[in-house]
Amino acid sequence: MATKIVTRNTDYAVRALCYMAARESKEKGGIITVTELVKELGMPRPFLRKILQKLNAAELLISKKGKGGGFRLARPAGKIFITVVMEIFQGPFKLNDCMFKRKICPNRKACFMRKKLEAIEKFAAAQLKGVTIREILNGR
Amino acid sequence: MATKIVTRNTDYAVRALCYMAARESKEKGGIITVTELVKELGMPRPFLRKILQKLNAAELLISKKGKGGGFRLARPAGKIFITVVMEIFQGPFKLNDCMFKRKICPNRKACFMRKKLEAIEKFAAAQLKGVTIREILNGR
DNA sequence: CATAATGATACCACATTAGTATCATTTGTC
DNA sequence: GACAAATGATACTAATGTGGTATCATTATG
Repeated sequence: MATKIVTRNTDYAVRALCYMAARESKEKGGIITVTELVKELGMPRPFLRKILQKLNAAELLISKKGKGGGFRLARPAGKIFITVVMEIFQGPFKLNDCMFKRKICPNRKACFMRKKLEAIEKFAAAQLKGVTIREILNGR
Repeated sequence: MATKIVTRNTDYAVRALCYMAARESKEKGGIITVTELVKELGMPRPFLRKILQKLNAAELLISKKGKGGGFRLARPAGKIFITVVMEIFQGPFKLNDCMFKRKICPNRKACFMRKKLEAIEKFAAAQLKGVTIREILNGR
């Protein structure tokens, strides 16, 4: 199977955020309900709810309970970084370093494989670092 | 959880190959049994057997059945590429591209996120491309 | 023929991810 | 205040992938 850099959680979250950012630019300060998001984005409702609740807990969204309630962005799209979203759903970004980590390692020197993986991890982090919802919406 | 670039299968396989390559340079053409590998590398025996069988099927090892049998490298360590080993156990190397792959994508343009993931994938492939068992053994 | 090795294959266990269900709480409207 | 419409919290279930076992068949050597 393909190596996963983003999970479905993150994927859905980013899409929802993009949708909300796009709608907000048309209709200022509008609150958006789960119902609308589900209709527009076609995701399973209870799953999306859980995701939005997490985004709310992480203060990327602001929620309003009760009739007429819903969610809105807690800050401008240009200040919502996907690295933050990824961290919420996936924890800190890391590539696995398990290879040769055990003491059975056939050579005692610093492992070559490990160096390669570290380089990849560094590059990946750099690529993702500055990316925001705004940029994704604009295609940069 | 950490993003996995190499699975345990691959990890074990690479270690076994390294061990075999190291022993071969001392004692030319020696056949090595699962028993020896298990003793030296401390891996679960039936699991390692399955792994070696796959390496054999992929023609990285040559097996000899029957009493006095075992495995030996099918080619010099410098010609065994970890990309090949990875492919055997993990399939073709790919980062997930599921994000926005569906038609619900909020912007129709080529997706920015996707571009980033592709860049990471390219870099990773380049890093791993030339690496052989020999290099790992030597620490390069 | 016994023994020691691999070949083939089916099965099991555990963790993670994806998704569901339910009930509690809040808020607006009549 | 009652009702309806929204989220909060949380526990549960399902699907998948990875790691690992078990078993029997086959082959080669002495």
